[in-house]
Amino acid sequence: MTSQVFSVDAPGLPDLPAAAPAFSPLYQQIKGLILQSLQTGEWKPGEGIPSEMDLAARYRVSQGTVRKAIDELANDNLLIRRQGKGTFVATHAEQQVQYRFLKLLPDEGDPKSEGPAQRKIIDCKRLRANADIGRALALRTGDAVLQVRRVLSFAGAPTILEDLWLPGNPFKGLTAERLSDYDGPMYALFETEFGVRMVRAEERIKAVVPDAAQCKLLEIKSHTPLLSVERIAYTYNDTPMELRRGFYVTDTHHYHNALN
Amino acid sequence: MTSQVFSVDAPGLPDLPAAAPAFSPLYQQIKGLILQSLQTGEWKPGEGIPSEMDLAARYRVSQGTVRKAIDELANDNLLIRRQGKGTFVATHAEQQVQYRFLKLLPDEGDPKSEGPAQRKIIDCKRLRANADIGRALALRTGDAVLQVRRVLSFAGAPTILEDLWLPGNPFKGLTAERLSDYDGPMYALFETEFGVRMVRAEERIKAVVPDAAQCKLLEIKSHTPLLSVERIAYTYNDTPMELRRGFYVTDTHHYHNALN
DNA sequence: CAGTGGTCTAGACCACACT
DNA sequence: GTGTGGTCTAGACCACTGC
Repeated sequence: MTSQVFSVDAPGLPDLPAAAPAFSPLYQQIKGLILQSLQTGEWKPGEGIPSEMDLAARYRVSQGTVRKAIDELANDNLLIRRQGKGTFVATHAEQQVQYRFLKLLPDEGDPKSEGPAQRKIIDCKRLRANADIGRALALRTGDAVLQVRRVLSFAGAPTILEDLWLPGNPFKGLTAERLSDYDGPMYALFETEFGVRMVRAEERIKAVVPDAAQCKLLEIKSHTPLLSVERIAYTYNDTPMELRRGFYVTDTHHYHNALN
Repeated sequence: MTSQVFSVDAPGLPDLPAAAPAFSPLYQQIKGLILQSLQTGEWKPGEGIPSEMDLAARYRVSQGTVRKAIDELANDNLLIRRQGKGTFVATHAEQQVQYRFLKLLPDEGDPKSEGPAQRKIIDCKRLRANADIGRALALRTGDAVLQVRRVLSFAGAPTILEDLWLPGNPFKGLTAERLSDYDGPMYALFETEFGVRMVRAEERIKAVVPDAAQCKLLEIKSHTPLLSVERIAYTYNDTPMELRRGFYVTDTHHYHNALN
């Protein structure tokens, strides 16, 4: 099979001096096309995508090329392969990878034995983005944003205080009630209710002293230091969709990170 | 090619009821063999390993199978592929990935513009492992360990205080002078001088209040909270080889983490 | 059983580095 | 040019799932 989705080097044009070669392997182009179908919602979270054979026929490449594209997407947690069943669009709702982005673990004991956190929405309101929040979410200052504050408790002990900001437009209709009623990861709700899938995130961690309001909500003394975890979460295309500032009490828990 | 390195299912034995199938693909077996050659030092850090063709001949499998094994090892940062040149054993001494395990970055500006940290060895002595340290390093309580304390400064400001413990045996002959004189990542010194290559690590992060000694060494007020970063670093075979407790000042720096 | 992903092979050609 | 890793193909067979 010699056909290609895009021609790699523009034929007919003489080689320009400044032009970078920009060689892109076929499987990368296929990866891009699959990514597009994910973005546009042709295949929705949890659904299966066509078989490798079907995709190979669709893009007119060999199965091996499709396979390599899917391999990379599965590695990025955008797709999940299930032998004998097919390839599926990844979801935040799956048992195995629930709370993929939450790295706080109990110092001892199995995280599962601790059970799910109790969640309490403290506040949920609409407001206008200030400069900081606008920058983080790639909005203009003054654009509508949704602000949520909540507390997570483990075994009755308040452990995480989170403030989060969402762009107002994609999350029209999100209310405190909606958040409270939903049983499962917040990012799973975002997927099913608003079609926003968080794909990756970056966190900046510092040690800070709590203010009075934080002390009260977390039921700690003012000299107890907190882990400040500032997260920006992105959808497809590196579009920021959430700014989250978490404050973690780390006397019986720790932030876990694996380095490779 | 139908030959295999190991037979997958023991022939001649009737299928036992409790036996798990334990099917292992060929390329995984090849991966194991390459790993063995890395452990035994047949190929040393920085050196090139045989070409894919040579390895295919050696293990009597196809090049594609060797390729898949190497792909995974390269993904784990154990090998580095260089097109046109060959495949090399990864090192901590390379420009691109220096300080692979140090996730502290300046809040603003390019980390490179900050330049390398100034390092100062505070202390370096031999002692016997207590229970905690013995457990972390898989030693017996009372075994010889080396303890090092040092401070790293950025732009003259002390920012990181580290205590680290190493098993005495593999690191015989390591002295404060040796550490001070060496110009480069500590893990690079461990490779070249002691043949110990750190392959992965795990970190537990908490927010803590500093004690008096820490305040003095880091030149901070006693109410400044610190990020406590406890790391266990592993060589091949998941053998723990270093326990490190870092205390980071996070007023102008932050711990950065990417979530996928 | 058919259909899916997973493994393995063999061969062709491309991109890159060195000499 | 030669040798390396990188891409692409085509076909065979294996392992797993569900009908």
